[in-house]
This record gives sequence, C-alpha cells and structure tokens, in this order.
Amino acid sequence: MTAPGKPSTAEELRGVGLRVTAARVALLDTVREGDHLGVEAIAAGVRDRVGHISLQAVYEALHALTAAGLLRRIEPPGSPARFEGRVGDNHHHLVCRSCGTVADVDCAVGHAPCLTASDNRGFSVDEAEVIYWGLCPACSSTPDDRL
Amino acid sequence: MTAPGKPSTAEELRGVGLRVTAARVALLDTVREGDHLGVEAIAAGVRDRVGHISLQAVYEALHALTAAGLLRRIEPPGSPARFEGRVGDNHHHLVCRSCGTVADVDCAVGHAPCLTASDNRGFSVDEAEVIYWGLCPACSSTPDDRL
DNA sequence: CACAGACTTGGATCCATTCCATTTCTTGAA
DNA sequence: TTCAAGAAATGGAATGGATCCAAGTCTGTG
Repeated sequence: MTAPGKPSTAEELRGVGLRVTAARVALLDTVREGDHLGVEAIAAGVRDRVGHISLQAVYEALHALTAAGLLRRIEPPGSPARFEGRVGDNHHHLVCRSCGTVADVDCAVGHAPCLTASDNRGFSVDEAEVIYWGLCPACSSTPDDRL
Repeated sequence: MTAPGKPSTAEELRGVGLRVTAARVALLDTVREGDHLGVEAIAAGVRDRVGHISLQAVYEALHALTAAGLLRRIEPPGSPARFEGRVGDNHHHLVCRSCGTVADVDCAVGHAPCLTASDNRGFSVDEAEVIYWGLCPACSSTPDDRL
C-alpha cells in the first residue's frame, strides 16, 4: 500500500521510524502550515490542535523530527531557532533586518554571484551571508566524530 | 600626518570616531591576529596585553567596533558569536560540523552554484547555508526602522 | 497484553548576552 | 595644566533560550 501519491503525516512519521503520536502529528502540521515558526509559536499551534503539550515535549519532538529529516532548523543570528517544513530541496532564506521576517528563496544555482538570490521576494538585500558546513581537513581524517 | 600607507590601530579608532583606549587597541589587535575568536578568547587575549579587562567591557567594545565597521561579527548557528578583523571584502565561512573551526573563503562570485566555494580549504562541504540580509517589502516601505 | 518509547510536571542549570548604577578615564577646551 | 563633559569601564545582577534531570503516567506498537 502506501499510495505513492501523498503520504499522510502519520505515514511520514512511521516512514522514518518514529512513533505516531497526536502531539507529533500536530507539531508537524503546525510547522508546515506556519512560516518559520519559533518554539513558542509551535507550542501554541500544537495546543490549538491537541489541547495541551509541554514545552519540553515540543523541544523533544522538534529534535526528533529534525534529526529524522522531516523538519529543518534554521537559526538566524540574533534570533531564537525557527523551524520549517521544507526539507530536501536546497533553499535559502531572506531575513529582514528590521522585523526578523524570514522568507524562502531558491538557491541561485548556475548563475550570478551568490550575492544575488534567484528571486528576492521584494526584499532589498544588502548582504548575503554564506556558511559552508562540512568537516575541516583535520576532522575529516579523524575516524570518529569527536566533538 | 596620517601617512596613507598603514594607519596605526589607534588612528583607525580615531578615524571612525571612537576614543582610543588601551583596551580597544588591544582588543582590535587581538581579534585581527586571532582566527575567528569567541568573546572569551578575545577577553583572554586582551588580558595578555593589558593585564585586565572585564567581560562586559569586551562586549561593549566589540559592539562599538563592530558598529563602526572595524570588526565583523559572525554567529554560526549552534556556537557563540565570533569576531574577525576582515571587513569590507565580501567573504564567507567554512564551518566544521565536528570541531567548529571557522575558515574564510572568498565569495564564489561569477561562477558556479553558490554551493561551491571558490576554495574549500580542504573542507569536505556538505551544505551551503545562505542567508540574505535586507529589508522585507513591508519594512523597506516604512519610513523609520521599527523593530 | 506488555514494553519501549513518548509525555508530563517541576524543577535545576547552563550559557551568552544585556542591563544597571557607580566609578574611572580620555579628550578637547579654557 | 587644569577641568568638566561625556564616553568607557566596572562589578553585580538579571534575562532568555535552551537543555537536562528524575519520577511517574500514558500510549503506540509488536
């Protein structure tokens, strides 16, 4: 089974080996419907759906879902962590210096300097900050992950 | 006066309208010699030079120097803020997921997808995170900066 | 059904950062 | 050189996001 079309939230959870609980389903839905929500906002959204959830449970679930690859965590310098449901595609973010609003942008692959977003969504961009994540030479030659 | 060649640290401070104090000179030198240092490391470096400085003074001075454009603050998600002396040029960073080491990279302007750094310095990059800073449509049409 | 895993409650704790009131110091002018 | 204005530095307290802990309850899942 598992119609290839569009798996339900529950099926997605199961698909990555996580238990399906009301809280997690509500959390996943909340994050996907929301727009780069912070932890508090997510907790509020989940409470709207299932009545109650503790902040700790929210943190726990966010970790689990992020680790499972169902959510992505972004942390614009200067503001608390935010989460989004868009994963898998390589997209970046526009952050407003004034109000902190976050918007998605596709990666400008293939053309232009990386300073230019493929679509600036109406933002007036004054800086592009790029962080390349990976392993430094020393760490990539080390067998295990030492932290 | 002010030989165009290479202004002293003190002259640079004066040049941006800041007072010249031993602490600031030492701090600026420390950051420039160091490699993406954190606040604690900077404080330690300054203490090596001038004997003593409070953490608060370090924060205050870092703010002042950053605002003045003499330093740049970078904040890789998951680690405390770091400061560097390279300003003015548009360069980005390589961050090691394992040890947190930060290295500079020039912007890959003009060629390649932004996923590819101009020189990866030996890092094995698995992700490029781009944050475009600017003002969202709403904020850019607003006369004053409301936060 | 039984159990591992998830959730709750209620702490405590950690860390980076900021705020406060007070004192000290740099600086430019007298 | 002396002085006053105002910026900078100080110690101490406080804030806020995030994490962790332990004990007990609940609940998916095999």
